[in-house]
Amino acid sequence: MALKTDFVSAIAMAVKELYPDSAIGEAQIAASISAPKKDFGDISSSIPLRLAGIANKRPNEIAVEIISHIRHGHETLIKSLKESGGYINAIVDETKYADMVTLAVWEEGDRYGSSDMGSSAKVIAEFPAVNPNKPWHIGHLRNALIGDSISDILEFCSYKVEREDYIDDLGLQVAQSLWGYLKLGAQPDKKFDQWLGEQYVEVNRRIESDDVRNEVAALLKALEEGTGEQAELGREISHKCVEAQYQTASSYGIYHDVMIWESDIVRARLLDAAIDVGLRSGALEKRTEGKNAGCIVVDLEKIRGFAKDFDNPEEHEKVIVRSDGTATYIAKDLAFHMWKLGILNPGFRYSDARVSNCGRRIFSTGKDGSAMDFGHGAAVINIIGSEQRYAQLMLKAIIGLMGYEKEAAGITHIPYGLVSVAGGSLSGRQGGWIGDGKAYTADVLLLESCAKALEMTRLSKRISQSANVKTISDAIGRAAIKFEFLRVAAQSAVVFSWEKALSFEGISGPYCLYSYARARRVLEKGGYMYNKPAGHGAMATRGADFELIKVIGAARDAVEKAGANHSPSVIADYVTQLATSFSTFYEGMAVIGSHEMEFRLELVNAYAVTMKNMLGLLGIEVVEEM
RNA sequence: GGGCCCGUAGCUCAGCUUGGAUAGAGCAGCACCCUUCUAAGCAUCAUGGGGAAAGGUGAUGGUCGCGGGUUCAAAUCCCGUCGGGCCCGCCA
Repeated sequence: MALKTDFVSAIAMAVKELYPDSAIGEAQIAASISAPKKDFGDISSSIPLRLAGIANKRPNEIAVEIISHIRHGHETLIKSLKESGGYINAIVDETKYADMVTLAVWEEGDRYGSSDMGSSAKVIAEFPAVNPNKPWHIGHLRNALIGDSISDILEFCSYKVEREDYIDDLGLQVAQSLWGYLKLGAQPDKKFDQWLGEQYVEVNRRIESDDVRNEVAALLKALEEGTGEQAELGREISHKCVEAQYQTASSYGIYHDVMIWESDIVRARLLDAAIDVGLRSGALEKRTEGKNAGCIVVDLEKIRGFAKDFDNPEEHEKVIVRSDGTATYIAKDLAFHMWKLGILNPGFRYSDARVSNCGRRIFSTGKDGSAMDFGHGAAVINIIGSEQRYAQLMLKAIIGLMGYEKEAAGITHIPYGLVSVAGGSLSGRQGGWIGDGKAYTADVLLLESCAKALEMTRLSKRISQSANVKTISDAIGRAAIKFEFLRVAAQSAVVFSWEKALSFEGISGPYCLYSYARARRVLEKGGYMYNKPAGHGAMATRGADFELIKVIGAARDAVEKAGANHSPSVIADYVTQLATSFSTFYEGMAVIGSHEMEFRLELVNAYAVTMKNMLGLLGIEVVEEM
């Protein structure tokens, strides 16, 4: 909001004149700004403390100096300035600020809080890239929710975001599932991803046998060659599984723009092109003798300076292409990322993926279709588990080594911590996700959460008679899960518990929806007309209403911080403050029938708009009544 | 052998990027308030008793894992150390 900018530039001007040699600029001053405890004022800067060392003066003297300098003829939102403990504390003019905030929210509407920091640069976000042979479990869900929210946040920061999903339909996992499909003789009798996932667990019980292993290996080879009945069937199974997984995504309101299939990457010979660039640039080398004879490798010595992770006295090389000519995981990812960054253009063809996707069109690579404008991002964001940090660093280092340093610098790995359950891991292979009676899948979680929400919603006589009960309770159920998953910083490993995930109390998704719904009812009952705010700011007091104004005014700061740090939890934190300050206001100050009603309705509306926008960044849609 | 992440109230977690005033939320427990701009049910002329939560307030609760260092100032930066998780493969 303009408040912070105003304050910073006023201080900057004073500092520049008083201490021209201090090298303290707007950036440092902006970093020194904080919202102090109420007694001190509305906004503070600790910059005199920093200047004290440089100027060799007492901080409080410096603060007083700066303050008197600002006072001379500077017309701002600041009403008065005070020195305290070396800080510059400002009291904001509540009338002007109230007018400014309510007007800004009214004018910007559903863009309120947005930022132009992205300048329309294209960002490619990849998530959650689940193997197409099992249902999403709660760990995959965490990945997808983080990816979806980061995408929303970046879009709100004016980046052009392309949401991609990578489908590895050529992996060992798919080959094993295909074997199960052909040999176990079971028929799909439930949601396809669930069924296939259970089959996969069963296959893994039998994989000990050499016969089975050989048959699976043969299937894998057939898949990779890409021709023949088995390959066709493999892709068909994968597609059916993805279709089922996307039903899950859609039920959570998670969507993508395009899915890239591994088999299409192979068909387009992207891998050969990538290796070719690697060899020609000297980043990759073919070994003719020694331990890695016949392989294409990267010499770790060449990228040692890139990250300490590559310090390994036992291994001096990393194999990229095996001696039998097959590609390792890193090779595939390398090729994929060279496409993402626009280094390679294999001429993918895209067509409508025809899967459930929140009513949006999602495209898929394939044999047929037409050329489209996907890929070539200025930046790439990968939401991938923290255990893949090494591989992600390697990827980045190799692309840099090929001479694409600028492109490589655009790759960001968002390492999220794995989700475990009290009893153990969620391993797809061993079937940890199947759980004990209640599966730890995204589908079951949503079902449980919505059921609980429905139960609670029914307690309300008014809502329970509304035709929208199910719509409302489903929204509440989704909100509870999303808020719970996104409030925790991504990198923390979490232990899942049903009790926590289904918590509707305290600061939670349902709480935020509840507070929004209350605001909407006030507006309705108060007969708010949604007219342009007409300077009612003089009705603002310095009480709970002003505290709310300050929080609403800080929306953009929160969004920019969340965008810069790729961190949905920043938004969750902001939403918490927003809801809390509204509740305090709502409990403490009458709106309808008060002398300040015009202004307070404008404020309630500003709150509702801000809350809706911010919840939207967490992928949470609001409800109008509850 | 090397690297990364985590360690903050009894529990679950923010805060650390960019050092700054008494370290913040929620849950549980304690003491209260409210009954409306959002409800049930009891009695009623007004109103009263009563009291639900996805409501509010207050109090309680902290060696910020531990030990050093840098600094006017450290949860935050640096070094070391302990505990937990993960990674360093011709697996994906």
